Amino acid sequence: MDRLTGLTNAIAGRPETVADRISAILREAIATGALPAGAALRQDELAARFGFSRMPVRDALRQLETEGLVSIHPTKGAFVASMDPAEIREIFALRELLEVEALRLSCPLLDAGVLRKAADMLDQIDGEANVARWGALNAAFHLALYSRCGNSRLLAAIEAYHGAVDRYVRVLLSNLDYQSRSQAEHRDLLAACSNGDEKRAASILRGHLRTGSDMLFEAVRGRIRS
Amino acid sequence: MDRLTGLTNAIAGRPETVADRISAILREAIATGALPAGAALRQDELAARFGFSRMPVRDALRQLETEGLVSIHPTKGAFVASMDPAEIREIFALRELLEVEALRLSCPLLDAGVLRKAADMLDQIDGEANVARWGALNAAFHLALYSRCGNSRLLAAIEAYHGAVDRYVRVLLSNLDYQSRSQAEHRDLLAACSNGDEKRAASILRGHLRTGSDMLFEAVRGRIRS
DNA sequence: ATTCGTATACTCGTATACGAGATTGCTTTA
DNA sequence: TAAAGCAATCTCGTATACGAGTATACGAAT
Repeated sequence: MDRLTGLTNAIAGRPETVADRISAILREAIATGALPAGAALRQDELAARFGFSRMPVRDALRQLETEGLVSIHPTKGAFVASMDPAEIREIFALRELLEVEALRLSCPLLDAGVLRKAADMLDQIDGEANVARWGALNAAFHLALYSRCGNSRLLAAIEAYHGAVDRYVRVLLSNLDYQSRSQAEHRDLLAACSNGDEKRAASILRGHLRTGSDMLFEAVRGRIRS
Repeated sequence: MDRLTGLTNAIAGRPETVADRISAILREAIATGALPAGAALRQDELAARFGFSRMPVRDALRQLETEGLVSIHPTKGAFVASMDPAEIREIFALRELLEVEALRLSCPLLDAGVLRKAADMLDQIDGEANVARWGALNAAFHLALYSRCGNSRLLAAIEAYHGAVDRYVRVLLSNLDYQSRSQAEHRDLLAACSNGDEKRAASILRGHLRTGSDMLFEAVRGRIRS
C-alpha cells in the first residue's frame, strides 16, 4: 500500500459496516439497561431480530467484547458483562490515576477556546433531560479538559474506561441529588483550570471521581441484592 | 496478552479455538518481525497458508486488532500496525504511570514466595538465548512485582501495553549492552522491593522505563530512515 | 505523451450450510 | 425416591458461496 492511499483513507474515514450498526444498537441497549447484566446474547436470535445473518452479529459482539461490555465464551456464547462492585472500584481507581495525570499535563496548555467549549457543555448538561445524552456530554466535558495532554493513547484509555462504567453511572443520574452535586464539582473544576490552579484542579477531580466511585459502589451493591 | 489469557483460559477450561491458534501464530510472526509493519494480511492468503477457511482468520485478525498489533480497514483489509516513534513515547509514558502505581500498591504486600519467583525469572533471563522467550520472561518478572497490587484491571492494562511494544523491544535485545544494563536494573529493582524500599523501587522503575523508551525511540527512528 | 474512461480482477463483507460440543430433560435403574 | 445414563435439542465454530465495492490495467481520445 502506498503512502498516498493510506493517507486519503485516513482522511476519508472508514465505511460503516452492518456490524458497526449492530454494535451501536447493542451498545446503547446495554447502556440503557434494556439488556441487563448477565443477559445471554444469542447470535441467531439477534440476527433474526435485526434482519441480518449471524456473521455481522459475531463481529459486533467481538467489538463489544473489546470494550468490556460483553464477555464471550467459546461454545457457550456471549453475555452482557456483569460487573461486581469490586471491579467498579478498580476502574475508578484507574480513572483517577489516568485522568489526574491527563489533567496535570493538559491544564497548563488549555486555551480560552477549550475552556469556553467546556463551559458550554456544562450549560448543555444542565438543560439536558435525556439521560443517554447526559453521559455523552459528561464524557465530552472531561475529555475536553484533558485534550491538551499530548498523549492520544492516554485519552483513548480514559475514554474506554469511561465507556465501561457508563451504564452504571446512569444509575446515578436518576438521582437528581447526584446530578446537581456532580455539576457543582464540574464548575469548581473548570474554575480551577481557568485560573491555572493545577493542584486544586487535581484535588477537585480526585474528589469528584471518589464520590462517584463510592455512590456507584453502593448503588450497584444494592441492585445486586435485589 | 499471550501468557495471561492462555493461563486464565486454561484455568477456566475455555476451549481453544482455531482462531486462537491462528492469532497466536500471527502474533509471534509480528513480534519477530517476520511480518513487518505495514505488511498486508490478506484473509484468503492466510486461510490457504494455514489450511483453514477465512472465518477463523477474520476472528484472529479482529483479536489482534484489539491488541493494537494490526489495523483493520473495511473493504481494504488488515495490515500490521505501524508505530511511529511518538507513539512509543506515549506508550512508555503510560507504562510509567501505570507500573509505578502498581508497584507502589504491590510492594508492601510482596511476600518471600513472590520475591523468590521473581529472582528465579531473572536467572532464567540470564541463561536465555532465545529472544522470543526473553520478552515473555521480562513481562513475567515485571508483572510478578505488581501481582499484589489488588487491581486486576490495572494488571491487564499493563500487560496489554507491554504486548504492544514487545516487538519493538526485541530490537533492543539483540543489543547485548542493553540486555546487561536491563538486567542490572532489574536486580536493583528486586533488591529495593525485598528491602521494602518503596520509594527507591519506584525511582529505579522510572529510570528503567525511561532508558528503555529513549533507546527504543532512537532505534525505531533509525529503522524508519533506512 | 498524457490523461481519462472502461472493463476486469481482486478482496472484503455478508449469507447460508454443516458438524461438533454442550446443556437439558426424560427415562431407567438401584 | 434419587441418581445416573442416554437422547434430543440448542448454540456455537467453521466451511463454503455470493454480491458489492475498490484497485488496476489497458485502451482510446485529446
